[in-house]
Amino acid sequence: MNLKQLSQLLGLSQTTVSRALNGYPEVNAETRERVLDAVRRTGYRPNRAAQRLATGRAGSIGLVMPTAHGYPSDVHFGEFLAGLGDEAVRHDFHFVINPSHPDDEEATCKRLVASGNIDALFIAYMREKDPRVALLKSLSVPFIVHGRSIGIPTDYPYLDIDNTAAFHDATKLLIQLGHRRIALLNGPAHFAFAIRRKRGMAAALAESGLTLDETCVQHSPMTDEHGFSGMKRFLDLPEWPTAILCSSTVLALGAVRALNQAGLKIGSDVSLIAHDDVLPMLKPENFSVPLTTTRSSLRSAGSRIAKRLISRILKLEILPEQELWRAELIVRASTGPAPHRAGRANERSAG
Amino acid sequence: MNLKQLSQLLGLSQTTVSRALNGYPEVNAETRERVLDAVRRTGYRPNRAAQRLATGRAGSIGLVMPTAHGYPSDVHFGEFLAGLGDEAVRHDFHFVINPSHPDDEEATCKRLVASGNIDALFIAYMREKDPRVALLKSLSVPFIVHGRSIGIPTDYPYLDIDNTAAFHDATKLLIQLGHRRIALLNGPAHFAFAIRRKRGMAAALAESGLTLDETCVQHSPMTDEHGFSGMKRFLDLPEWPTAILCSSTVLALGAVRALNQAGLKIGSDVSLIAHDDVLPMLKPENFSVPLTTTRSSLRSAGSRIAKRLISRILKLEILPEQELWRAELIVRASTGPAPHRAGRANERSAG
DNA sequence: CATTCTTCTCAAAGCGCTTTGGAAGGAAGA
DNA sequence: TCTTCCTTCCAAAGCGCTTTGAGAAGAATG
Repeated sequence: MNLKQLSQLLGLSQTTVSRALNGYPEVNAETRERVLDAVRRTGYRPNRAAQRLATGRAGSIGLVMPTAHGYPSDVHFGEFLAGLGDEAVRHDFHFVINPSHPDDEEATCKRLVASGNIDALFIAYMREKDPRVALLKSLSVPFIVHGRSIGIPTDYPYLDIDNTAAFHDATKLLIQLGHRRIALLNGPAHFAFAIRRKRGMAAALAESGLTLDETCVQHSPMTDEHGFSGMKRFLDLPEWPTAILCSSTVLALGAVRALNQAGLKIGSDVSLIAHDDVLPMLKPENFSVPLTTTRSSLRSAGSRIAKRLISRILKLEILPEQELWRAELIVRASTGPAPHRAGRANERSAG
Repeated sequence: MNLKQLSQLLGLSQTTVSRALNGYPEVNAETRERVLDAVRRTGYRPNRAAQRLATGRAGSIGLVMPTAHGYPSDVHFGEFLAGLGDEAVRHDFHFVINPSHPDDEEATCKRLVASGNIDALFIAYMREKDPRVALLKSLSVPFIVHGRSIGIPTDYPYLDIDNTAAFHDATKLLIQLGHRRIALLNGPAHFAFAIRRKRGMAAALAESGLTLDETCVQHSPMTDEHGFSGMKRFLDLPEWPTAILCSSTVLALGAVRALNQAGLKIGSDVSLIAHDDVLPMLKPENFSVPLTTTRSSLRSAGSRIAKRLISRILKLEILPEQELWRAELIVRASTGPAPHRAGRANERSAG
């Protein structure tokens, strides 16, 4: 069923039917009702490709998904996508997902825009001096960045959480509890969020005259496995940390396991704070020792980005171009006063 | 840059350029090279909407993503999508993802097909007597089902793992180890895979004259939290199970925690087998007690489905229409002989 | 030399939609 | 009655591509 057939069925012209469908005023209310009724009966749906060709719009948001054989998928991607979907479904928007080799994202962005079948683009996994920002600006396509780059002017539309502040606050809490030697299980070093988190932590330490020991920092994909091995490495240091910051609850999972295995009690022997993206699969409050976290829902971020993008495309309302969300610091049982014989590993590693 | 401009630039007709680009034989090798070169220089990309309108094809696979506010996102979805992407990226295919309320998937399928901007459709999360199969057959759009429905003829293209056999085998192993009372932490009861897994388990028990106790079965979303609460419930039973089957390593995560909390040793006090979708985030071999699993890579499944779909669309090669993959049973440390004083909880719950 | 093939290229139609620029018909004002 | 103005509808152009049916030029054949 296409427009032509539908209009013949109704004995109207294509113009009138199209107008009735798209809410133009110059069509009789009764006629419109008749058209709408026919649509319901026949199940007619406008062809999106034709619609796009004619208008340049068709209700789609583009995103590139980094993927390659052997390259681990990211739990956070799915959760974020769900957030985007929550909002998109309301406006009958869909996503055009272009898979891309992680090293080829820039070119894929370009192709995706040039293909002409997206109304707006969303990009994430920002890196330092990310070239995609300048690219998209030059392409003059509406876009929003999830996160922020580093080392380039921040005059682009973004939604980010204040990673620096989050990890600053978390570190400060640990310092107040008496911890002096704090480790960091971070995401991959090339991501801007990881850089900011580390900076936030370093800043808080510096304020108390402490420095961040690089041997107490690990950059890795945020999996259980890396959390485990990273934590183990920390525990093998001559002087092990009494507190750990984790960039994800998934990392914390492995870290907790390593801690348990070493016979250390979380919240007393060792304190731990994780960043919580609010993954439904893994809740910090349900850890055997509930985790103190810096919380910010990834899903809400997705939802908000979709909302901003759609508002922009449909010209619904003017929403702020730049948003920096504050993560909530939620204290649970995994943080406690630094142990008195803090940081001297000998007694443990000997045992 | 569009075809017209490109052809003017080259001093050729649009037809010739189009033919050169699409590999038609009737164009001079030299001319073709000249065209290809111009494409590289200008970065020309055909407009997908126009291409689709003209040909009916544009290299896109449709999928509907169940999502709603408050409805948890599924870790497995992301991993599967990554698999699809691995293959799709090679043929310059993309995905059109239509978010949908979980109860509205059927209508969304219909809309997605009617919208005319997909070449093929992929559906998953199959339920009993799933109406989408008949729908897609009637719509005469190429499609593949991930999983299989139950209670309708299986004359449609699918890729599934043999869930029945997997859980049958796992159960049999436990029985051979002397376990008599076995519990199941399963996925949601309306999903076909969950039904089959339960059946496989029940069948194996029946073969040894045992029956599956419904109080030892939990159907729930596959999150850590549900694994934990489910396991706890099992341990509160007057006679608790000595072995547990989990439909996901994520469920196992919670189950293990509950077991640890109860002071039970996995592999001796209690045995545990989980189904492993090979999530990079969570490896069964890295659990504190490495998990015995039935393994089948979700990502490979995604990749294979993309391959079949694309082969079909591009008419590359004839691939089998129906595939049933066998999951591998991998024995690790989480399974061991049933304890002698099997299943009597009193001694524990008193402690 | 005329004729038939090849080989290469082109003009134009058509995919299904939106949108511009009227036109027809009736109501209202002169 | 004639003009003007709405209201309601329509014909046709155009979005950027592919593809059909043909034409021009050159090579091969009679």
